[in-house]
Amino acid sequence: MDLPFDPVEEARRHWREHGWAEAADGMAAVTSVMRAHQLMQARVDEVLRPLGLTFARYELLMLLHFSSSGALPVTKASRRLQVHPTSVTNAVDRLEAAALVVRRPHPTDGRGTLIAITAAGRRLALTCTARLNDEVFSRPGLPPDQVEVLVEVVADLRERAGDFRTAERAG
Amino acid sequence: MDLPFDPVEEARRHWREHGWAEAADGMAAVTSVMRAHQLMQARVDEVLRPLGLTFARYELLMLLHFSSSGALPVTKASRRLQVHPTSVTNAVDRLEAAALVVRRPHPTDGRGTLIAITAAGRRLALTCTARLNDEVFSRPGLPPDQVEVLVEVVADLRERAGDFRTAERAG
DNA sequence: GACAGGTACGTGGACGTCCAGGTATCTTGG
DNA sequence: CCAAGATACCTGGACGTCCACGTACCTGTC
Repeated sequence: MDLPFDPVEEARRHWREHGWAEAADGMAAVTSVMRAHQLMQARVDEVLRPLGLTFARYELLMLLHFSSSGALPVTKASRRLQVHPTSVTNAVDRLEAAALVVRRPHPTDGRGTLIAITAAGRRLALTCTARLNDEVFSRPGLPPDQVEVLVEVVADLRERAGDFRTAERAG
Repeated sequence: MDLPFDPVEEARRHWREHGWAEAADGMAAVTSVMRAHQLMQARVDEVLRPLGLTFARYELLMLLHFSSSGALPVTKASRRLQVHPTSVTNAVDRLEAAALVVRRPHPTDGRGTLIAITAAGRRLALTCTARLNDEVFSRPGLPPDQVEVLVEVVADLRERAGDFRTAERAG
């Protein structure tokens, strides 16, 4: 399964040799992130599959669990999870079919729909969290200082991409 | 669109407050990588869409372009791109429909299929590379030293996950 | 107070990813 | 030489993501 060399480094070398040196590192960064995502997704889904969830649905469930009332409009969940609203609709469809959430009309906005977590949803979310903490999050595949480096550099990337505004240093 | 706070940090704080401190950083790392992937994918696909490609198909095209004979079996491409063989089959179906690659029987292995890049495939691959280099890879969204940090930490992660073996330091 | 523009969701479709299962072919052991 | 197992590839299906589009409903302006 594994290769005798690093395919990302191989591609970066190709880039440099073809006169694209100024883009080689960025290409390597993009390709690296793609593969890192794939690795993380596979580990998480392996844990969640026997529990009948996916990471996308788990994240939505946890967002609702942590919200003060246990219910959020689709748009708000979409912004918090930073995915397209239709992805939330998709996740809600499946979670609702499994009785882990219910849709309710928004009390004051006739256009809106509230997604509310059920007791079964909270139970499953906590079970999944325990398994994920144990089998993935507590052993992410890097030493602790490297994990922190990764989180910080990606935070920088996300902030520069406009994901969020830092409270301090308002300008 | 953007939030007044970093959702990853918010989640990490929740984890710590709920007694999951030892898993909080790993959770933050996984979530960060998921979002970084999404950002990269969106930037790349935005460039490639008008050219009629996706990143997955572009990567396959470049792999073939860089191969010595311009042709590879599906399994070999799958291993090099580190995706499931059926993902390659899917990409080849679409590339072949666009006349960017052709399928040929393997000359010595009756089970195998060779994917061969066409002249049109090479032309489009180079056009896409020029655009990607210009609009994404040369401006990945981080200062150069941070880009290198990101590539290195992910390389460490990938190697620990068994993606490849380093030639030096054989043990 | 009516109408224009914006907002909230949903539907249908395209695409990539993986898994499960099936067929053809190669390889290896008796 | 033949049977058993491995390998290469494809098909069909599940899932998540996004886009394009449509339909309600809210808001602000004249």
